[in-house]
Amino acid sequence: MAVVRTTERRFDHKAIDAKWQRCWLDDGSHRVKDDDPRPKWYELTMYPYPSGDLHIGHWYAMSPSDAHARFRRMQGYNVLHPMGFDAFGLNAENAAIQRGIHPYRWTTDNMENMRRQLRSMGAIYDWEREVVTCAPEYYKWNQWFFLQFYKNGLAYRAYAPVNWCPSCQTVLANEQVIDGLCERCSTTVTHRDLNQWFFKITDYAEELLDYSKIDWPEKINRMQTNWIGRSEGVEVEFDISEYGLDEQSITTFTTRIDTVYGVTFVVLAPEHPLVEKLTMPERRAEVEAYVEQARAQTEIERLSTDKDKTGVFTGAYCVNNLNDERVPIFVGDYVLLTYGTGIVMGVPAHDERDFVFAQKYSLPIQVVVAPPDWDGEPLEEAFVGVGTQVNSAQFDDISSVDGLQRIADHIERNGWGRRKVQYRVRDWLISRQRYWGTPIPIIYCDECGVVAVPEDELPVLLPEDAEFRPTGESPLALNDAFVNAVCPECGGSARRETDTMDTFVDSSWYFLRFTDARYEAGAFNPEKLAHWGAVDQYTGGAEHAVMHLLYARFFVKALRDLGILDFDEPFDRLYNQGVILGADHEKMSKSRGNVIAPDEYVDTFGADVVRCFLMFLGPWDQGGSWSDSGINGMARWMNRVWDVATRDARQLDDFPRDDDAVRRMQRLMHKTIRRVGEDLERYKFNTALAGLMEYTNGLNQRWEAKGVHSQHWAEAISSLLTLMSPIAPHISEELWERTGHQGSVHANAWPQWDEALAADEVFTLVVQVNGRVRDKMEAPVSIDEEGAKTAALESRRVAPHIEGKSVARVIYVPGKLVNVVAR
RNA sequence: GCCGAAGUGGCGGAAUGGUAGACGCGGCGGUCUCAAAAACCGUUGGGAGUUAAUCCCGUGUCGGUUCGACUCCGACCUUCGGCACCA
Repeated sequence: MAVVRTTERRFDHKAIDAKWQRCWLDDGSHRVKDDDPRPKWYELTMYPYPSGDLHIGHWYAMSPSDAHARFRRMQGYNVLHPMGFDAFGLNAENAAIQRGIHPYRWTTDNMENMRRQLRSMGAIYDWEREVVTCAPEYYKWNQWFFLQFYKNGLAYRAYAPVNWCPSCQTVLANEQVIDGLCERCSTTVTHRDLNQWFFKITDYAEELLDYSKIDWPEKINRMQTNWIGRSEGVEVEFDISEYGLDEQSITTFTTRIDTVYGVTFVVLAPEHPLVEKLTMPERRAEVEAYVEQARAQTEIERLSTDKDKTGVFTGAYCVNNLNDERVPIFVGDYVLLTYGTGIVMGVPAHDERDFVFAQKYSLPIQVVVAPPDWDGEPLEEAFVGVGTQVNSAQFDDISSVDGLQRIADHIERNGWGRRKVQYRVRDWLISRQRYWGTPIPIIYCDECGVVAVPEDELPVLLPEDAEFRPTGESPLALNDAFVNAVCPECGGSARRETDTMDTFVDSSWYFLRFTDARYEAGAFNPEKLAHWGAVDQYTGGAEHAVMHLLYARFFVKALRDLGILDFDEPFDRLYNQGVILGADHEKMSKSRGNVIAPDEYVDTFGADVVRCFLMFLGPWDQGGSWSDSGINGMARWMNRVWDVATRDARQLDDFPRDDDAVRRMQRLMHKTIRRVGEDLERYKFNTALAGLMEYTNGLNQRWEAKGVHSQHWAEAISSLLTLMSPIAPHISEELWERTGHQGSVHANAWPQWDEALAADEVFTLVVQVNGRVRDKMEAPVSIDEEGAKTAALESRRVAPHIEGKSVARVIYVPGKLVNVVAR
């Protein structure tokens, strides 16, 4: 640790942390009772991967949410604030492989260490409710949910081109491909064609766009909206009957049906099944070579927008039903099989990509939406704006905005196509060719086909003795004891599905499990879930916006529709904390050597200092950089609190009582109660701490000046300890005991503030001339407008600034200022 | 390219139309000490002025609204985050 000069502690923080953590464990004060009569409050922090040590980032995420949960508890709620481990998945598995340890061993050891570290934070986690997703008692219910989805058409198996990470040796969901790289290991993602299991999240695309029932950061809602990518358009058919195929036409999707008279070519995605049928014999060699080359490309190469638009002519043509024009059919890799119909109509005049493509292959560019002031000359670039329809038969001379609707009507009437809403989001690919996950409960039988594992045979256990290193095929496929199964339907020999589930399946419902983590008759206890319901307050990083947070919403909606639970959204309120950076303002990483290990700081300063320091860095949603020198300041404050609280208050009684001093101290106290409560309510931990520091400083000054007696002092100190108890639970508990109180400071109700006692008697009246401050004077709060204006105009500091001018107006803001407008 | 957020002292930040810089770090001066550390006290945006009174400048840039703008509006610059051949 790089602390040069460390503030000396006034007290033995190690002994105090240990004493109270032991005490709270023994007296069960963090055990949550389901039958508590107080209103419930379910406050959840995203559970960690057991990837090794508890990072300072975990502290940054967890200690403020613990403070908020404690605050809620003091406000009279029965608070559920649980913790667990997201124990399956690539993170733990890759780390285990690297070290040559079995993932089970690695994960178990890590969890043990992290439980110890989590306890050192002093959070109110009820460990009896701990959820560990790699336990068969947990993942059994992943399998059960899978079967419910499968039986209701929400889980299906399909042969499809999928994202493949060559390093992790597994497929990935779209959400896990970031800029063409693997979300976990940043390896360039490639393609494979595989039979995989999907969850039908697209069925919920429309409902997932509705955020009216949740109070989430606008940013996250926007990210989900972008990800879902809704667009309204038209599926329009082009005639290919001249080739005598089964298909009489090919269908394209467009959002710009107003440009349909400008189609001069049509492009198929290279993977499209019709490519084979529509390629003319003389073009076959060239087309096949192109398709082969397109498939070999990585996600990055394929999706690069800067890349040249390439394609190859199939030799075939199709007919635009609207104008009977025969246009060539191309294959081009800028068309994606997975969006729309995998075929696009090429309108070079009004689409930038089509324009580039048409230029490259010398295809005609037919203007059908005239730009304003268009001179009839060929376009220099695609015109994508709103204009006037031209060369569009009976639709000429109307606005393209109207053209959009009227041409769509025309197409629907003639049966050439239909309006269609398209979504960019694709179904959630949940298969993984990896060992460390939940086995998919499916059996393949030569006689009966795909057979679901009967529910009473769950869980399908993950064999511990399997080879776990990834080979590209699921490691479970090499384990004969696992693979060989009996078909539940015909009793014949069959093979098990050997892929495991994406870890995000686990985290899509773990919050349901906390309501009764040991329940055996189901994924959750319906009575307990009815009591606790959805999570009231969820906190976690924004990096999960289109992964975990989207999947969990889908899961809850699907379970609702299957009659398994009865609410619409998993997390009513969401707060995204920021990212904690290293001292160099860079993201912490082992390679940079800027990783902060919280244990050392907890050892040196105690849990409360680390908690408070992280909360004091700045607004919680903005993150911040760790600073060694800053933490000394927090330790100093704790020392001052210790000093101020442990003084012998009877000394004060030797001095005369000053009623004004008593009132001033009470005023500060009530103002602080108001301020700290409001700040904690809004997650403004930094300003709550500033308020507590000011209060401490004020009390110190009061002690020096005397005038208050021991009973006033005791009241002020207990309010200080109560107000700081959610954020600094150990020291406040210790001082609560030392100041002679019975019971726990954490059992206190959140203090009420008294408006009358918090009210000022005097205020600083600011006097401005033309908006510039020229004087400040103390005025009673009872001063009236006339009095304030008179005082301002009579100020000797104001006089020189209005000399020789006439006073045009005098503005009075009660309790604040007077502004003299002089011309 | 599109969408979004943010730019305030040496540093983290506070103030959401009304005293810019709360609170803290760091710095400077002092007390204590043989000395240092720690602790405590004072001071600390920049400039002019005798260290005073006082004045000027100052919240990314340029404009606007207003008696008054860090705050509202318009344009721009920079940084960060997200999305990106989605037809």
